[in-house]
Amino acid sequence: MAGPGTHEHPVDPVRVAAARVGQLSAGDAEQLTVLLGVLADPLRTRILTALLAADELCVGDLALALEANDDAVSYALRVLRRHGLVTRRAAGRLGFYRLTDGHTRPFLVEALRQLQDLARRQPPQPTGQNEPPG
Amino acid sequence: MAGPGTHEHPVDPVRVAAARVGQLSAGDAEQLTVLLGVLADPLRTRILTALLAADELCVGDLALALEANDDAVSYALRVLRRHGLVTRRAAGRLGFYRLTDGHTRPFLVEALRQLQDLARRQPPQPTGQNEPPG
DNA sequence: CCGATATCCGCAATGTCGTCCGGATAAACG
DNA sequence: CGTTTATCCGGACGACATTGCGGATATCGG
Repeated sequence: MAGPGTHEHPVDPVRVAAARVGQLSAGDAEQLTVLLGVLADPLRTRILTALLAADELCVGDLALALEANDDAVSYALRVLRRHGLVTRRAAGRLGFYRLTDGHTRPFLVEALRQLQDLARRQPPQPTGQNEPPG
Repeated sequence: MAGPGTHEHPVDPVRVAAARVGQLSAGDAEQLTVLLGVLADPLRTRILTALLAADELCVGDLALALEANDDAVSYALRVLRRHGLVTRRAAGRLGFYRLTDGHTRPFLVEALRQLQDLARRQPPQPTGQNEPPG
């Protein structure tokens, strides 16, 4: 409580300064959220975990394992591939996909583990707020 | 390879089975991607990292530190709060927000670190594909 | 009590994203 | 060589989230 009786623009200049320096740059935030956006889709995450378990799968088998539409899987894979998360290996008329090797893969493994874990312990809060009555 | 000359529904039944068991359940995938969807927004992630650095901030100071619209920040906070990522503390006409304590917080710290790190080393691949010629 | 202010909320407009559907391409089989 | 099959591509359609604005609410200062 070091402020005067009223509050003008910055209520707490110290913390505002701290927020400024500890914050993501706009560019990093953009890049990061693009990636998160790619992961923010049930079919895509299920594809990734399926590939994590099976190493490599073609579109049809993927659709079979996930009980999803071939087209939807194909589209999802296209998005994942565009962002470098999966790699395609052509074998005749079949397209085999696997997680991209390199820095992406160990990260994905770790992140999916953590997120998977979090999703499990996160209670279903459809529209719940905190601080209901006040 | 152990398959016959042609391929019917499952090209590789073994891997399909592996994918089935290693895969996220539909419910978990849903829950997980909802959370990822919340994180997949530049303003929201910047808010989270700002709160991570400053501990607690009111809407106006947050908007100030992030150079964003008050309304946008307010809306973003509403979304974050609805999903239990931040907590509100009312102080007069001001609303102070902080990262939710508990299991969410250490996860967020870790995930944001990792993702932040990944975003840095992930090269900008706007429309790049792999396997260009053959 | 009255004016100023911080925040929240409802509503409408906008843009983006995923899915469905038809067809195109290319390869395997007989 | 023709047929069947696996996958990809493009356009249309619908759902959804985000934003901006005007107003409502409640608090602070005098």
